[in-house]
Amino acid sequence: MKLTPISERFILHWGEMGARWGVNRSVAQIHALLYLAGCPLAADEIAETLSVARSNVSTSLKELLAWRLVKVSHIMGDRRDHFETSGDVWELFKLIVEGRKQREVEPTLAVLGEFIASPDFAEEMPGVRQRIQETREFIRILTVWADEMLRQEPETLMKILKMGAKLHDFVRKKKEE
Amino acid sequence: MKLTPISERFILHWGEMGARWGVNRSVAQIHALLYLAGCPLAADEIAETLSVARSNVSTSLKELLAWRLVKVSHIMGDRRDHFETSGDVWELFKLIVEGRKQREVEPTLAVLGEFIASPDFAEEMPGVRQRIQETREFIRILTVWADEMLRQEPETLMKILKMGAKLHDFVRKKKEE
DNA sequence: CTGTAGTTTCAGTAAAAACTGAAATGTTCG
DNA sequence: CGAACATTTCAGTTTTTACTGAAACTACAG
Repeated sequence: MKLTPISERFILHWGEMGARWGVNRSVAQIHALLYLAGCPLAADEIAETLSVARSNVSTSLKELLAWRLVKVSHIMGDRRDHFETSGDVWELFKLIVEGRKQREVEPTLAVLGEFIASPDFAEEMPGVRQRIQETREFIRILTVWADEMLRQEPETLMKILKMGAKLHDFVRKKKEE
Repeated sequence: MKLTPISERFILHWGEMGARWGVNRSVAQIHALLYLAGCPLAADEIAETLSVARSNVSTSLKELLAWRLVKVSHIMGDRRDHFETSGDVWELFKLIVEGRKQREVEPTLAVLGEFIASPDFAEEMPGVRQRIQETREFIRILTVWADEMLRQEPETLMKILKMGAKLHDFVRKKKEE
């Protein structure tokens, strides 16, 4: 399948961005392709379109499946697996946040928790103790809050975000209660 | 300077996390060290403590300075530059978000804007057009909202975050207005 | 069964990123 | 000024990560 210049540039840019955020370039590109395609594609087609090895596509799709960003589907009369992703940006964003939370944030909280629980912790300088505890608390709050956000419907969420400007007032009101 | 086992593990973990988010491991480690140290350190001391080349520290500090995560300071009677970072997690988080916004999000918005403005855009399939536009809109809203958040005082912010659970009600109320 | 189409695995290779040490440059002080 | 100290630059090397292609495996159709 031949890409239009805009699709191609979109995919390349997305790959680049992925790379900057610690996502393998091919993985990000494949995801961008499926996103733009808007319909299930076979691994062969992906490999051909992006000019990468079939095996690379296989590995990358496995990664995307693990993140639940991509689902397998089938086309009548075609034995090959096909792959598709959601066309809803918010849905995708949620899956990514969820994935990073599980893979990076929660292990970090666990490690910080271990430090604090460790008998050695009491020996640390007060400043160090405090900063480690504050770091943990900060991450914990962010996580709880992210969970809260992820639970919302896309529509509700968009409203919350768009409402940003009003948040300050909201907080002021709450303080007065 | 010798690290305690907890400090060492904290720094190593932080380096690892940095790497997963596209930040150079040394850069993240140096930042973690300065964060725990809570006082200005000379580049030599950093190099020695982390067992990395002096030149590596120099490059990494330049990076951290560019992100405004680290400031140069001086100690009486010592000709060497010293470096320190904020001990306030929220402050640090803000700087990181700000940095990523400038380096990655804004360029992405610019690129997507170009696509949409391009004469070729009309030729794209309707689904593709829509998804590109929705992507841009999503990122734009996230950005505006992040700006809003970043403007808050740490204290206010913590309140907003802790209040997460109440957001849903807030939105419901707003809908009724 | 057996052949064919499809997929995955993995050892080896290629590419990218990080890091080092030596040399160059800059700075301060007597 | 010039010696001693401090920092930066950068070519070369090491390390890590990504990618490929061949082989192994799987599933299905005839």
